[in-house]
Amino acid sequence: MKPKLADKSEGRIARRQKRNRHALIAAASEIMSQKGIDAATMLEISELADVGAGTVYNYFKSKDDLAIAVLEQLMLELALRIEKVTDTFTDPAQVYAFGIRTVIDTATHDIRWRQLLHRSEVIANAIYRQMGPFAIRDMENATVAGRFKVDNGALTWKMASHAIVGVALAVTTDELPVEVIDETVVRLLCMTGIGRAEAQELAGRDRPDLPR
Amino acid sequence: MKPKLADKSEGRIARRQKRNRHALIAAASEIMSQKGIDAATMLEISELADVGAGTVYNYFKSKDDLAIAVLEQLMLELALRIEKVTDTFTDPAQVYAFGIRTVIDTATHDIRWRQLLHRSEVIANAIYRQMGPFAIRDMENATVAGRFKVDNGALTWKMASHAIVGVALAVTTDELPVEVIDETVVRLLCMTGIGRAEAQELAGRDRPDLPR
DNA sequence: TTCCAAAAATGAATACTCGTCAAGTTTGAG
DNA sequence: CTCAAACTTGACGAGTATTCATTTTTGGAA
Repeated sequence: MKPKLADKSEGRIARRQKRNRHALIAAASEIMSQKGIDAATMLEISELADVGAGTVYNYFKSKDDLAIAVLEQLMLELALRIEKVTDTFTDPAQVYAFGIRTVIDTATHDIRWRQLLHRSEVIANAIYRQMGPFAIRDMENATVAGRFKVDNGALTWKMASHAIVGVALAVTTDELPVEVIDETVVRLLCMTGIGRAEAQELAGRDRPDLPR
Repeated sequence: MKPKLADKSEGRIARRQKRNRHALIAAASEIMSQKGIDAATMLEISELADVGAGTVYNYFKSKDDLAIAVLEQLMLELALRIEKVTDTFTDPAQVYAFGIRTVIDTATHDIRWRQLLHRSEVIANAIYRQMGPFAIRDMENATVAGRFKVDNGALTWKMASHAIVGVALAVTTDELPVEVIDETVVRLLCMTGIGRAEAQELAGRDRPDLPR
């Protein structure tokens, strides 16, 4: 007599739940990317995912919760794509530099991200949490190698992620020109304790293309 | 025969408008500081300000517009208080350092700010716009004096303001301990191109109290 | 196979919201 | 005093996220 729940490791329920959860994230991603987080309604999303309006709340506590899940998925995908390129780099500082450069470029160019940029704190948090493990590891590696001087990787990444969102928002609203992205990378590198001259050299290096 | 509007310089209308506008900002400030921007309703605010619900929209285009006005007022007040202290400083770099330190401290300690932090992009923008003229001027002064190396003050301040809000948010939600504030100041100073050692020295100096 | 309690899905109803608007009121120049 | 322009008002429209009583599905037990 099983107490409450059947074994989740391979039941049919578990599979359907996974399907629904995925369908909901996919639908929300689709609609939110098109109209922005606020303009997307829960009804639209539930209809596109082909579930009842109330069902959404069996999977996500609130609309914000759903938006967070959507964003975290996008971030993780990007983090993994970056990882694929940078694991051939020899200079650990360059790994970090390439990472932040790519995030800023994506945030400003990818239509899906641009639509989601309002709600800064949500997107910055998603960047912080999903890409943090990679970014912090890279900063620590570079510090051990004597390139950076970072004591608190989590804090530095927290600051960087919010700064990135701020710049991306300013660029997409034409408040600042696209050209500032180069300088943004330099400034973020300066934040790691590397000197300004070295930061400029690092930011100026050739960058390989991202896969996919 | 005046075309549309009577002379605003001293009419009774103008006075009533000023009264209403101020009452609305004060009421919104009161309620938003207590419950946060989103939880505050326009009806509550209009009732506390003792005007009709529709009247709010004669003064502010939207709820966000009102929130921005509230925040900008808070920011400007703080900027002026900082200005009063720092105009006795001789080192221009120290003026900037004192400014950012004070903003972070206020954002994390003042209850009113803490409640408003959840709309990052709104508050970061208010900091950017209201304190920008001062901050950018200070950075330029410090650059001319050879202390900082800042080419684009607007960009650097944009990054700093968003990073500050991010850290303040993390601290108030206990995601990061209060102690990180010291390191945050150091990192923001690093961003100006000053070396890390100098940044630490600068951040470690004694700070006078703020007036009022 | 049949049965059934518990889990999950449903969507209409709830409880609110922001912002609009037609109608009434105040203003001050002529 | 007159009157048109400017301002105020609060009921209302259009639409929202979330809840919850009901129905459907599930998977082990008999």
